[in-house]
Amino acid sequence: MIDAVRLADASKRAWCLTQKVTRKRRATLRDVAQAAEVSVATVSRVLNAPATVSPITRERVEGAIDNLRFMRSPAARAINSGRTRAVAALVPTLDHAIFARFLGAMETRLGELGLSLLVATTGGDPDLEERKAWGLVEIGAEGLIVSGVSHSTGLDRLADRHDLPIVATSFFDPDATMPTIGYDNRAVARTALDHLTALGHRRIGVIHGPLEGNDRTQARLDALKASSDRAQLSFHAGDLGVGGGCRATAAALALPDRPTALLCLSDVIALGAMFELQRAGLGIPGDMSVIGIDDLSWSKHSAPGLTSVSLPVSEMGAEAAAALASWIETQERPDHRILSHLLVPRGSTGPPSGV
Amino acid sequence: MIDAVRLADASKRAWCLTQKVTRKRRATLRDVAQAAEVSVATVSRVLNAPATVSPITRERVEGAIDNLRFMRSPAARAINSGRTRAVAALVPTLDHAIFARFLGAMETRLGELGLSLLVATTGGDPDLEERKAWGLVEIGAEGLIVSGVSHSTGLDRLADRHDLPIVATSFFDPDATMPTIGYDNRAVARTALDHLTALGHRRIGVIHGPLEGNDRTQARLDALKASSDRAQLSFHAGDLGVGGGCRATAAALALPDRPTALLCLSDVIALGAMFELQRAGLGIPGDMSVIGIDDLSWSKHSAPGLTSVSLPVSEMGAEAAAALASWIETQERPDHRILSHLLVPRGSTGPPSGV
DNA sequence: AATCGCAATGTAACTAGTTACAAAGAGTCT
DNA sequence: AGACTCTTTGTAACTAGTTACATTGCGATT
Repeated sequence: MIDAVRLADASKRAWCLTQKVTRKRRATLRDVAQAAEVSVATVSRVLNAPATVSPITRERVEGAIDNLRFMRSPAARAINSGRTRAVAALVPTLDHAIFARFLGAMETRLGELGLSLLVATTGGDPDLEERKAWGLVEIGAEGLIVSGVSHSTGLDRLADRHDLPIVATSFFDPDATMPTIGYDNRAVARTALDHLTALGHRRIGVIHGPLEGNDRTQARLDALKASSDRAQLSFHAGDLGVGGGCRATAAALALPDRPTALLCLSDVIALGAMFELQRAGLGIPGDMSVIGIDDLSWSKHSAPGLTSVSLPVSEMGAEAAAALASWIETQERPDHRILSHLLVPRGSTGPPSGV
Repeated sequence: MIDAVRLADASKRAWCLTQKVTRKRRATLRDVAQAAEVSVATVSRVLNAPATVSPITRERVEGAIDNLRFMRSPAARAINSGRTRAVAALVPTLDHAIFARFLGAMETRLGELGLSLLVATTGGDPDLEERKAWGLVEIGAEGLIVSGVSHSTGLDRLADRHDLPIVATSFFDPDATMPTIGYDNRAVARTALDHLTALGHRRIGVIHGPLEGNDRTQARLDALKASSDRAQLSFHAGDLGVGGGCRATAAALALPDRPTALLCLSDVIALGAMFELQRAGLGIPGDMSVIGIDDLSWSKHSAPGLTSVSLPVSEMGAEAAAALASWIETQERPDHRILSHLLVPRGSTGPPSGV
């Protein structure tokens, strides 16, 4: 009854007479104030500083809030606070365990810091990345987290235009224009190679995925090529995913001078390699050693356990979240940060059979 | 020079004299209007309907926009349009390929519809889900997508309070309070069981993950238990992930009356089972058949290829995105929608050895 | 020449909150 | 009793855009 009167009262507002009223109107702070017979300031206080309002008034206001099913407009709050409390992450894909783990850790840390996470996938396309980045900023992202080194220049323009905090991850490069938080991909690849050469391998097949739009793979390959004096390396490219690993491994096995070990640039590829070796009837590590990179959650459970280089992906997600949050909060650009990787030797690597 | 004058002019605004000026001020639409010597309406038109502004004026305004590095405030736009153009998805974890694939498909479709995706993880905890849901709505999510059946009642309150569109996924249930878009988990489990019994298996080990907070697993187990007349079923629970699959499989193998087939409630668990069987020196499918559920991207590449029940996860993500978008747009609640699954027979299943 | 129509632009009122400041009232101290 | 403080509340001006409506001025009809 009372509500009906109030709503009728409210209809003197101009817009109520326009066609704009397609959906039934949501109660505003002014409606609540009217219903509770207090001023808007009092209602605002009930919401933001209940202690400063007398219990009797507070109760009346709370009653009105419930009656009218009032909810604050996020936009109106944001316009006053200047904060949207959301940041965005741009990743090539979610279909890779490594990015999913990264985002998961990031989201958790952001949640602790009172921020929410917008996620967009780019498919590794710098143009799409730029378009989505603009879109995310236009709906209110206060900062961005991107993956990899190579980005369109539009991203720098965006950062410049907005004074927008952007943190780059998955690699470490103190010379990059934006702060980088990640690991040294070249060192990661060398760690894997060192492990194999230390075991005595001299003919090593490097199994990797696509290069386009994937600078991590490129950096790893560069490092390996620079170390090619240490062993005879053959390179085998495959598609994304386990299937690519299978096919590239098949190519390596067909080599006249077959390698004694396979250095896979990711654990997913290594899984494909292991499947392919099993199909070929070759024992691991007896006939062929296999090493991966990533140390995914299943790697320790495979038969045999997959030797891998563990990457600090979760830590990277959490650190990137913290760095971005502090940048937004303090307006102080965070430093670059390098995270260390770790060789995890397991059953899939051993000395070459001839030794 | 000119800019300096304008900024000095602007300082007559009250807040410029307060301490609030910690960060250097961003140009507003009014600053641009002043710089270009036009009205705010004209600037707004240059941004929203450039064709209605004369080229000469437009150019002057665009110049001012560039000079002042002006960017529209997302909050101010949102307050007028009533739209934030963001929706949120709540998933138990990102560490499962199945959720990552789901979210990826959803994000892609949302992008096509001009919406962005907020992602939050709940760890399967209904309380955390509720807290995060409120948080997401408070920063402006226009709709929610949740996974699974069992949610805290707070979620219904939220939906009621805001008239907030919430779509539930990963299961289909026409009786649920919110629209569901998903597959019939009971039928999925029966499809897997049917395949094994049709091959002649009568002793089947069911390998599954944790039950708490996972209604999909529960529904599948219920269906299997209801069909226990068709075969002698033993149930083996393991932790999340490949490791859990390994341990549960080890338990199944230790049974005095060992099963001839393993029905794994996910492909990840099946991978653990395959590893464990390999460790035990048992051949697939010669000594033991293995079937999974999900049909992950690697399943066709394993050795042997993993028979699995393919779930329409990508389709589900895209459909959920479309349904939520249309709900927001039209204010019309979408219908429940069931998506069909499909048995994908591959090398890992065959008749039991005794037959 | 007067009127019409249209394009281009400006004024001011909206969107839904927050908050500085003012004011009123009650209780306490001198 | 008067001055003081403290709590509680209200008024109105902010936040940064959008937009309905009014106005101006020009060229084309009649």
